[in-house]
Parts: sequence; structure tokens; C-alpha cells
Amino acid sequence: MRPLRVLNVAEKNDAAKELSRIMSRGQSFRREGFSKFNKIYEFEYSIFGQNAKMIMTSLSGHLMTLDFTASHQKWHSCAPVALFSAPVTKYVSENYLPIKRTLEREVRGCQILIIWTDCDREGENIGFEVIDVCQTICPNLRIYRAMFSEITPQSITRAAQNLVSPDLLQSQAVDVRMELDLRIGAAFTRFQTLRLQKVFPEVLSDNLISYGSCQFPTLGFVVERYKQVEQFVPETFFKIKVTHEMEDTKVDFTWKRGRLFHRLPCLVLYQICLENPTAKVLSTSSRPKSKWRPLPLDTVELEKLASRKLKINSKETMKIAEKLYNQGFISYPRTETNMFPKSLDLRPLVENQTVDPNWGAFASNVLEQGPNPRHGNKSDNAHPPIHPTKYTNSLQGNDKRLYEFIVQHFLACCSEDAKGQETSVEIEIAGEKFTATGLMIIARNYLDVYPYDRWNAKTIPVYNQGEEFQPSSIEVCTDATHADHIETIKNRCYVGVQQDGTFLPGQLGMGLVEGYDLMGFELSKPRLRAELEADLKRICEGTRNKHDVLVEQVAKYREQFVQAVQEAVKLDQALASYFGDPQEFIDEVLGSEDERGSEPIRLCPRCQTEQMILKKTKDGSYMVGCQGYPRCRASAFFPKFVIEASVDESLCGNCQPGDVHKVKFKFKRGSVPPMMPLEYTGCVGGCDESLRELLELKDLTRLPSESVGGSNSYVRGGKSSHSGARGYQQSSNRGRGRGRGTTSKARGRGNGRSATAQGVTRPAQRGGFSANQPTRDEGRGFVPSGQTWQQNNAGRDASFQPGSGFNQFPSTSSFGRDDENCVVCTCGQPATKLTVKKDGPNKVARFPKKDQTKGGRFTVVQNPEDRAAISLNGETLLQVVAVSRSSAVLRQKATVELPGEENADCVTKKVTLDDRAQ
DNA sequence: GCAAGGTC
Repeated sequence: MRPLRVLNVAEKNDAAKELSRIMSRGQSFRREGFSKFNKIYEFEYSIFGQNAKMIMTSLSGHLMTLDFTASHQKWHSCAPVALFSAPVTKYVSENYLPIKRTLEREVRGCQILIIWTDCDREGENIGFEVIDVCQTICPNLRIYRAMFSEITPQSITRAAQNLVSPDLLQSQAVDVRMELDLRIGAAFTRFQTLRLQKVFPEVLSDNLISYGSCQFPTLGFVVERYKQVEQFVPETFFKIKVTHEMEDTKVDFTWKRGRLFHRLPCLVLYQICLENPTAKVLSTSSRPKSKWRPLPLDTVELEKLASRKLKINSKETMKIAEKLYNQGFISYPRTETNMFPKSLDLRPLVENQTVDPNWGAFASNVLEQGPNPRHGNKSDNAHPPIHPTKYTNSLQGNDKRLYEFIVQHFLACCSEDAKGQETSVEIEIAGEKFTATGLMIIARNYLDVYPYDRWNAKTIPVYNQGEEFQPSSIEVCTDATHADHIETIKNRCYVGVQQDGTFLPGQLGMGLVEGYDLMGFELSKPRLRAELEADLKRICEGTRNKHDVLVEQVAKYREQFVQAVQEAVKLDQALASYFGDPQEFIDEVLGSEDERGSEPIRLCPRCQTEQMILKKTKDGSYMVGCQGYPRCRASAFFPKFVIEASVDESLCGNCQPGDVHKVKFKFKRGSVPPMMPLEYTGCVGGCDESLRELLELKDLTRLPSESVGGSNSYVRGGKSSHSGARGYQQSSNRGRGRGRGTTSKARGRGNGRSATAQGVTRPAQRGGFSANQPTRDEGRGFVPSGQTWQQNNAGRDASFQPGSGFNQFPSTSSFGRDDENCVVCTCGQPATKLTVKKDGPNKVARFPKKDQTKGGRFTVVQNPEDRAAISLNGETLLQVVAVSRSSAVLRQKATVELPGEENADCVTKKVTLDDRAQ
């Protein structure tokens, strides 16, 4: 019988080497292939019950690449939209030809081919690329797939004894992904690059502005997070701190109210405490507390922890993890599973580690107790959680650190939770309650092997209930440290990674996301991609076929693309916030006037020399523009729901100078308010209020930079979402030099992915931003920048004058009602319930809302100005009301003046500003 | 000059 000859192909050289070493028990023979990166290993192995000559070689990932055929490869060879249907071809690129030649040479004379690529979707597809090549040479080849998720002797032996057929469905899912990625990526990239290079030549003429179905949602995510941070307006808050030193131990008590956002009420309460500073112990308690050991490790968790604890970024982490896997030290690092399957015997894995000088004893202890991992809730049904498969102490650098982390995490999760006892003391000073907690650690357990978690013991002395004592200090502290972090972020409005490791989007990135968001698509959101992923999964499960999914997804993205092209002006518009006035792309949009037709409406109100013309754009919508373009750029684009527009003979009686023709419109049904007829003839000169509103017409006499909201008059729009973009830009400059006169170009270029510094500041003279320009307020309305919200609230303050009393608060007279929640003041009267919603920048609460008043008190009370809440009328009135986010508390009678100054003290019961409080 | 996914 002819000796069995088997070709084995791994995904990369590392894996081939380790597989060969394990299968041959170190007895393999290595020789060169055509590719210098991919060696060939030969050894004897027993398979299918007989001795075989094994030939093991490898690839370097995908062997083949997908691209358009030559007819569509050149950027100007076709309209980008054609790329959704252009022919594509799969081929082996030049630098991979040596690998292909090795396969072709080595497969000759083989009866069997075994695919040893990674056991995931891509691995399956890569396997089929190998099969393609090999079957061409040997049509009768028997083809198998080895299934394994760790490169250990046991797994590999098991895989060799349980060979399966390659999974065509998984491979097909990857084919679909590839083709979509290519078509979408190429179409959008060509479109936006070609357009934006022309629209912003000064900034972008050299940029490749790439688009990808994965990169764009990722960018969207970064932008979204950035904006969340950007919109956060820090608020100063105040709290009372009590400390008590005894027996060499200093105990900090925290205020039960947490913090107040208004200074005065806090000072009042503080003053009351100072006057009678004896603390009385209300209660003491003690309860067991445990700190949970970590869950079994999945990929995302590995990346997160490595980043946080080891300061290794996720890309580097995965690179190292791959290497450790290929060297057989750890299991397959790409897994979504965080529970160990019952079938996996953890004992030998723990036993491997007992030899280590640092954690060996711990591992032995785990063995004695029996490994007892926590059970997560995720499983990909393919790979177990990441765990060490072999002991080593020969690694260096980050390889060593990551391996140690994986081992320690594994041992920790197989161990026991840490156990402790928590003691709490509650005290009262002049009616104010404070608590302190201490922690005694009873058993560190997993913490002994896991230095990445901390649990600090905190001793507090024994307090006896009812005991009274004088705290060594009571102080008011202002806490606004978080503001510093935010400020730092604001001051670094550049692209790239900050020192603290967080990402900041650049101008281009921001603009692109905002532009596509303006179109109302979800291109910057993960939904589309997630839907594709779901379909790919269905292909793998066999519930949908490859062809249907491909057709459907191509159609879906093509539709978005077509719309994007039609509304491309919105991209310009969004980017104009960062890069200055766009160069009009109008020529290419409109085509020649002869083709499209044009009719004069009136003399251009801006340049007063040329006529304003009604034109139809390429995408079928209408606009009016000055004939003097590009010398004069006065223009207005009509919304899409204008389905017909023509210059009417009738003239406007109001508008000047000269004849101003009315325009006859036909609107799309359902797109205009009910009172508006579908056919309407009116003046677009600005006198027709309803038309101006409907079409969002701008004052054409202004220069773009002067137009309302800073919007470019040549584009329509400038509604909320656009304003948002502008507002962002503004707010990011708040507090910094504005309009420094540097041009965007001078400040460097970048495509949003580079770390090139790109200021978000835009030249004032071009952007027309003055200090009075609006800035974003919670992403919706505008408030004047620089002054933030106080100025915005000016109107409200005005109505909040002495004499107006409390009656503008909706429910001021809930005395005695709402029994359960009624609070009686120390003066004997029930508390007042106030419900005014502060319409400031933090209306959406940023701080954790905590009910600080257990036992029930008030609903949330906010008032625009704490002074106003406390006092009105300038005479003796009311009780002092302490106001926090979640409670209003009545304390005592006081006389209050309406202060003119921020620092004025205004309580009759004199509240002096303690030095410590300033 | 396009993507994303393998990998060197």
C-alpha cells in the first residue's frame, strides 16, 4: 500500500511550528518553502489508524483578496454608485504567490488535506482558499478540518482523531462580508474623498477620506462619547465633612445628604452644626461583606483589563495573546465565553501552575479546595474562556506580564471570594446625620493571587450607641475637582489619544459623523453593521442563503449611498463648521444652465449687480443662486419637498429693489402644514413669513459668516442638528482664545484617524463666530457662549424679583399634605414643597441621583438661583430652605436679603464664611 | 488612492 501522505495547513507559521512540535513530539524536520515566512515541517504521525507522512505548512492569513476587475479599479472609471454592482474578482495577490506555489508543490502526491486554520469564521474561509488551490492540483484530494481551540497535546490529539468536514456555510458568510465591505467601502470612500477634496481644497486636497462599514460606526461611537463629555457642564457642590480622631485613628464621616449644589443652604446647615457640635452615636452595625472573584476571561474582558491594569492597548494585547496561543501557553484568545464548560477539567490546568515560585502554593491550595470558578452568562459555543494551557517562566516583557495576568486571573476565578466584615457608625450633629464605615478583611482568598484588585481594610474605633463626643473638626468643602478633568479635555480639542488614554475625534471625524447624521441615516451607528452580523450568523446556521443576504444588504447600503450623494451638501455643511466656507461644488451638482434652465427672480440683494436665478439641481431639487457666482455666493437651497418651482410673472409688492418676481411652488403632499396649499405662489424675498419658515429661507443680503446661527447661507438648513454641530464647535472653544487667526490649514491636517493635531478652532473672520454667537445648551437650544447659563436664565431671573413671592413655584402650599412625605421643621411647621425645574445646562442630571432623605421628604426641588429660593421680598420671611437635587429641607427661621453679590451673606442668623469654606 | 479581515 502506498504510504499515506498528508498535507496540513495552518493559518500562520507560528501555529504550524507549534502543531508540528506537538504532533511529532519534537521530532519534526524543517525545510524551506517558496515563502520565507512560511516553513515546511515534516514528521511521522499516526492518523486514520495508519502511519502517515505529515507535511505541515502555513499561510499568512487570507491567501486571496477581493477587488474590482480592472474596468472599475480606476477612481474615475465609473460613478462610485456603480461599485455596488461592478464585477469583483478573488485572486492571490503578488506577495502571497510564494505561499500558493508552496501549497501547489507540496500537495502533489498527497491523498489527504487537513485544514488547521483558526476555528472561527475567517479561519473557515481561509481554509476554503487553501482547498481551492489544492483541489485544482489534486481533484481527488480527501479534505478534512481539524477542530481545536487551544494548541495543547490533548486538544491537538483530540482534533486529529475527530476530523470533520470544512464548514462551507461559515465560509460563505465571510464571502458576503468581504464583498459588502469592499463595495460599501470603495463607493463611499471614492465619493466623499473626491467631493470633499474639492469642497475644502485648502484642508483636504491631499487627504484620502476613507469610509468603512466598521470604521465609521467606531468613529461615531468616539464622537458620541466625546460629545457626552463635551456637553457635561460641571457644577460646583458643597458638603459638610466631619472628622474625628481617637486612638491614633482618624475617622472621616460623610454627610448623609451627600452634597448640595447651593452654597448658602450648605453654610446654614454647617453653621448650625458648629453651634452645637456634639455628635451623638445613633447606631452602629456590622455585617459580612465579600468581594467577588473575577469571572472567567473572555476576549473583551481581557482587552479591558489589560488596558486598565497593565496599560497595554487592545491591539497589542491581542497580538501578544495570539502569540501566546500559537506557542501553546494559553487557549484560543478570541472567545465570547465567560463560563467554563463542565467537560473541561480544570484540575490539570491548575496543577500546571503549582511549580511557580510566586503562585505555585496558591495553585496547590486551589487544587486542595477544588477549582471553583464563577459562572458567567455568555457563551459562543465554540471556545472556552481564556486560560493558561501550559506553564512557562521563560517569557519576557509584556508577553510575560500578559501571561502572568492570564494565569493569575485564572487562578483567582478558580478560587474563593474575599471575605470581610463591614462596620458602620451613624452619628448626628444638630440634626444632621453622618456615617463612617470601616472594613475588616477576614480572608483575602483570591486577592492573594490577584494583585489587580484592591480591597483596603479601614479600621474605625468602637463607638457605643448613645455615646456623645466632640468631633475634632467640621468643615465645609467645595468640591469641583471633576471640572478640571473636563477642562483638560476641552483644552485638548485635538485628534488622537490623550494622555489618560481616552480618544478624541478630530475635525474631519466630527464633521463626517455630523454630516451623515444630518442626513438622518444611521451610518455612524452600529445598527446596520449589527444587522449584517445577524444575517451572517443566519448564513452560518443555514437559515438564510448567501445570495439573498448579499443582494439585500447591497441594496440597503446602495440606497443609503444614493441618498448620501443627493444630500451631499449636508456633508459640506457639517464640515464647514470646522474647515471654513466650502468651495461650492455647485458646478458639478447643477450641470450647465442650458441643460437645467434658469429664470431670473430679482436683483441679487447681496451684490446688487447680478440677478438671482431659479435653478434645478442635478438631484432634482431647486435652488436660487446669484448669477455672479462665484464672485457672489448668495444662494438658497429649497427642501426636497419642493417638487416643482417656477418663476411667476406676478411681482411682489413689498420687496425691493427693482422687480421681485414671485415663485410658483408645488409641494409634496404631506410635507407642508395643513393650512398651506400644495400649490402656492409667493415671494422668496423674505416678506412672506410662511414661505420663509417653510423653506427656511435665509437673509441673502448677509454674508455666509453673518447669517443667523453662523450657518452658511448657501446651504439650506441650519436647524437643530446643524446648530448642534456649530454649538459643539463653539462650546469646545469656551474659555479659550477664540479666533486666533490661524487658518485650519496651518493647524495641520488629518483624516480623523491620525494623531495629527487639529484644532477645532476656526478662524473667526471666516466662521463669523463672535462671542455672542450661540453655543450649545444640552445639545438643543442655544445659550450665549462665554456666559453659559446664567445669562440664559436672565429672563427667568427678571420674573423672579422681590415681590413676586413664591407663587411662581407650582406647588408651594403643600403644608401638611402628603402625610407620608411630610416633613416637619425644627420650628414645628411642616416643610414647604417646592417644585421648580431648573432649566440650566444640567437639567439632565449628570450626578447620580440619590435619595438622601430616607424616610421620605420632598420631590426633587430645583430653583434657578439658590438665593431666590431662600429668600424673597427682602424682609423677614420663610424658613431657610436647603436645596439639593433630591431634597428640600426646612430648617429654621431666618431673615434673608436678596443679595446682589454672589458672596453676600444674607441670613440674619449670621452665617459668616469660615476660612475653611472659602 | 477604496474595506475588513487575516497576517509579516
